[in-house]
Amino acid sequence: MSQTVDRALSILPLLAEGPADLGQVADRLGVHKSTALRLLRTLHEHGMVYRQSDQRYRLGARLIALAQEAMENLDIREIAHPHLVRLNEQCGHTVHLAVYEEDEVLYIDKVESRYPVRMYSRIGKPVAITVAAVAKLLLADLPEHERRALSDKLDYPMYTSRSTPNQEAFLKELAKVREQGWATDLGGHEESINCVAAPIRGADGRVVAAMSVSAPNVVVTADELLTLLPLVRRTADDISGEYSGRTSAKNPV
Amino acid sequence: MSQTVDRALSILPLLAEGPADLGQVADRLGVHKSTALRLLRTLHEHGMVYRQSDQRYRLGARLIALAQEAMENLDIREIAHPHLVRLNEQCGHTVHLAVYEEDEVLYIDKVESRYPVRMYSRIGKPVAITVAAVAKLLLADLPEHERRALSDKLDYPMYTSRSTPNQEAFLKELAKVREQGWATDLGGHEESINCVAAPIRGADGRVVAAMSVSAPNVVVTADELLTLLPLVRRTADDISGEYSGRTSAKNPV
DNA sequence: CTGGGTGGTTGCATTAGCTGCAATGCTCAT
DNA sequence: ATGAGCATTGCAGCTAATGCAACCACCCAG
Repeated sequence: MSQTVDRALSILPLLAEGPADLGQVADRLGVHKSTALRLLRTLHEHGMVYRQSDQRYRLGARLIALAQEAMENLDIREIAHPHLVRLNEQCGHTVHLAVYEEDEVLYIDKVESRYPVRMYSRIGKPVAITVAAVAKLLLADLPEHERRALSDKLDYPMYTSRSTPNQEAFLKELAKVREQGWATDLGGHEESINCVAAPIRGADGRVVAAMSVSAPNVVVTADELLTLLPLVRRTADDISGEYSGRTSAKNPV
Repeated sequence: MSQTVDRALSILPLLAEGPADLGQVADRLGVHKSTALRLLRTLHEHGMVYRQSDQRYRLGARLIALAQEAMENLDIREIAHPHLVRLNEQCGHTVHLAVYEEDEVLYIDKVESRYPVRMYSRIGKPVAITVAAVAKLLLADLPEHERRALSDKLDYPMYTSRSTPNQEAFLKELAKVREQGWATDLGGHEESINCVAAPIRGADGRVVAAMSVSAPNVVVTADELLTLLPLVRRTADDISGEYSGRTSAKNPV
């Protein structure tokens, strides 16, 4: 809608790939260097980009701080956190909380496993949307047309041999997940890692977030992990209850 | 420099305070509603803001994901992390890593205490710059004129009775910190929390980051915490060595 | 069910301000 | 010294952002 802003914002993902100098930014943007310079300067004034000693630009500290505040504003996170911690204390494995927003699923909270072998993931990181148990739960709850539109757009990368291979399989899996009210990811993303996940619902029954417990094969087998399902679902339901019970909720997600 | 971009970016911190509707955004920006609408739409297209069900806007998922990538690009963080974990395993307390950038100091990594009583802090959150031990180390290393300029601009909030009260005391403290090569915060931010911190230096000797160990009084006294100083300094030096040894470093901070 | 209020959205004429060019300055390597 | 490479600045032209006003959709009160 606004060309200037559009261009300026396009710089950010570009810099997220790594530092770049003025010329590179101008090229990738398809504008004159002087234009890129002015955009970068404006971004700089707002702390969104930083100019390192070699003159190259990279993403700035204010961006990180803003994202931090953004997450603190998500009240589902505040409510869920103590429950996630408690669950972690009970089972010892990594616990994740994720939300869906505009074609992306991302982790917004995480409690680390107590076992030495830990899986890689980070708060704020977009989730492998076609295979992650939490993603399936969140997408399964979308209105039919949105789900179809999204599944059309997606790639179906074969992270492992058990990854969801294509749209058809994906939609089928989502139907199953919606039906049963929980989801798993058995080695679909990382060969040796399994997850079980359960949905967190708002007062209207819509899924507002999803939580999962993940553990590598070397710690527990998939079957053993599945025995935690009732506990995970109970925790999710507790969070749902507390979330929808709050009449003063200021930021419905 | 660019008015349009400037306005658009000003929306972000505004939304960080909490969701707002079109009218509020337009007012705070001092522009017509239609202008605000177009800016918000552009931000929306880039996923920087999200429109929740009640039509109000809040910060979006892409912002969080970008910030995530920004942090992953900081290679000091990658190098330091395992050292921080090891230190945490040795002492059990909360370990922080922080960097300075454009008048702000922020935590870029954290390993949680193993004790039940934990301090509040979050990765990405700006640090209390006048009192935090890591902040003192980072500022103490700035060139004289920058340090003075910054110390002029700062507020000196009295978080507790032991907070740094004013510029004079602050500069004096920075001189001492620079001299001794380490820093403490003894209840200057939170009454009952103490920290010891040490600098991480690049190949040129400049301080590129700082790390600290923090613990509440109820767990260890300040004196006990100080006995960890040699260990903290050694860890920081190890990280310094590894960081400056890397000839292939692509992102000097 | 109706009228008015609230808040979001759209089309358009005006002109602010963004753009690209070309010239200049700076740094560094040869 | 010299020139190549990159950042920066001033400026004229015109694109594209702006504010206005009209319009729409929704909600509540009468």
